[in-house]
Amino acid sequence: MAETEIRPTNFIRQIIDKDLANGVHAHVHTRFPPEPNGYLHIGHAKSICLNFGLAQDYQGQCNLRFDDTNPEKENIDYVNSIMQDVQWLGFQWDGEVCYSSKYFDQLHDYAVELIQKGLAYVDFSAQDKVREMRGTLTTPGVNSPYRDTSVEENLSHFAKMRAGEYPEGHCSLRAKIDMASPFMCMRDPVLYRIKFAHHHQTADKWCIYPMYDFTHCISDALEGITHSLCTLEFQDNRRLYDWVLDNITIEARPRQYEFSRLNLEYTVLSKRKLIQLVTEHHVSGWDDPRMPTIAGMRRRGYPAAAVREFCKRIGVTKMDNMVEMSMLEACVRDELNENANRAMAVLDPIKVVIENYPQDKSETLHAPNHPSDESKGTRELSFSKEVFIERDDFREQANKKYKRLVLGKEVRLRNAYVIKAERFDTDEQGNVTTVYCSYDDQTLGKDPADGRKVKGVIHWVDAATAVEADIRLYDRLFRVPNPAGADDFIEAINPDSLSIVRGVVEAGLRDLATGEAVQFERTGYFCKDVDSQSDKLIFNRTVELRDSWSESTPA
RNA sequence: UGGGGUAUCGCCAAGUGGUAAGGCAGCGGGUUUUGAUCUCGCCAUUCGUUGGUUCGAAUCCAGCUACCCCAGCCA
Repeated sequence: MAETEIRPTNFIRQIIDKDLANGVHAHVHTRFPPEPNGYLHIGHAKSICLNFGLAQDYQGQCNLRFDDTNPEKENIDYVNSIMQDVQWLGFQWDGEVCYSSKYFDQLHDYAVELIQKGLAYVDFSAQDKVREMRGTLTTPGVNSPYRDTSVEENLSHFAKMRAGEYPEGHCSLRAKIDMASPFMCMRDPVLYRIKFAHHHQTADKWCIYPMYDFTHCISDALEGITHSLCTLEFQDNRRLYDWVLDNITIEARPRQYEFSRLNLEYTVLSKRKLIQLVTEHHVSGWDDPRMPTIAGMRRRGYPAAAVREFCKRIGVTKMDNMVEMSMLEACVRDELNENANRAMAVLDPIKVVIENYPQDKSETLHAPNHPSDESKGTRELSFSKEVFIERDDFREQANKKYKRLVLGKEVRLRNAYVIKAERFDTDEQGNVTTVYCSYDDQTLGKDPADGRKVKGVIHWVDAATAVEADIRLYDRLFRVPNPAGADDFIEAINPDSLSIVRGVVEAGLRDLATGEAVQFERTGYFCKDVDSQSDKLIFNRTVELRDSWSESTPA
């Protein structure tokens, strides 16, 4: 697909253009800073495309930095999956992978600097007491009794914190700012807390860990980040971001700008909820094709280019938003329509017996792999007396809006002959099992010679060479547009989000590579699942084809 | 009157004082051996609301209203 050519315009690019024009910066340096405590999802894709996209367009740099200041929630598996997902999306960070934990020594020294300046103190108040003294949204807080401890004593206490002489929760290092500030995050925020936790990068070297607000701004400055982009909920935190940099000895002055996070209909994008879906087994794992994770979308068959295009189309603003799933699906279809080869598969088969076709005959037909791209070549299709067609594609009677096989009428078998339904068998329940047809042997690759019109075309699979396959059909994971807003989002899970049908596919599909996209004509785009075996094919339906036909359309 | 933000078509989103881009969805027509694709056309006299400034306002000013975020030793 031609990814949208027009260069995006948004408020962040305008800020950068201005900074470059005014000489505030000579180049652009961004960063994508995930905490390795979960898998990346489509919301992260927005941030990734923004940060790496900016670096690309302005010929600048973009770092990948793990914001790993809370070892209790993080692990190395998440680190690895995040690197893999960023690369799958088509981006490569500049230089080595960065970790906030790499700056722990410097961070510690800056904390000491603040203490020495009388701008930080060790507070031994109990946690609930700290909360109490912070005040509320409408009432100011009160100063901690430890707020005026001498610099020397604070230095000593902090050294003991670091040395492991205090148990977890016994005390914390706090910035001395303003307990009456209208910004809650400025009421003497905690800078360091005690955690006797093993860290995936620094092992057991530390028992005190810096908080996000103290770490992020310094990490940005240390890496020479020029524009530090984050989501809206950090707007208040910007005051603290600037306060820290204003009060320590550091040259660089990165600036933080906030944009709105992505919300997608019929799914959830909070890490806590996604983790719950996985741990409670509502889905098969982080890469379940119904998940909005990068890994899930990849397994589902969404091309990386489609995800990138989606991020481009939704734009970047400060407005709260809820994007429709149709926007994402349109990007996926655009990409797949252009690049996926075509094939035929029958999801709910009934048999067609062509009575006037010679009993032992079998022929090899040729079909284009793509309707409008000849360079994709052709494939062979076997054809014989018995073929499978879709149950929905035959009716005993129907109005003229129905363009498929009807008893006594003709229809074209895609890439093959025109057939006419003569009679049919049913089982005890009345379900059609076999349709007996006749075929016009003069209609291969051409219209009937007598000029009669055959408007319908249906897909089929030769019964003699058909290969059975499990086909996984996915629907939205939740029944409501905004499950995150429900009282209990688990209750809103769609019980029918996955259905597996036993279908038949044309023989050539046995050799399809895992993950390679294919369009099953008239039914949708699919890809072979990683669980697929050579003797047990499994396909995932990536997305359905657009379908403007509706049953209720008057005849 | 805690503070910080945001309000432009069903959903995204341009627009930055000169008279409302685009995409998705939807609706009609054409082409078509995929009810797909492709293609053509339609889809905001109006920008949360009320006033004001101006020759001229979505854009400037004032007042309302609605929604989101902040009281983790999470990020």
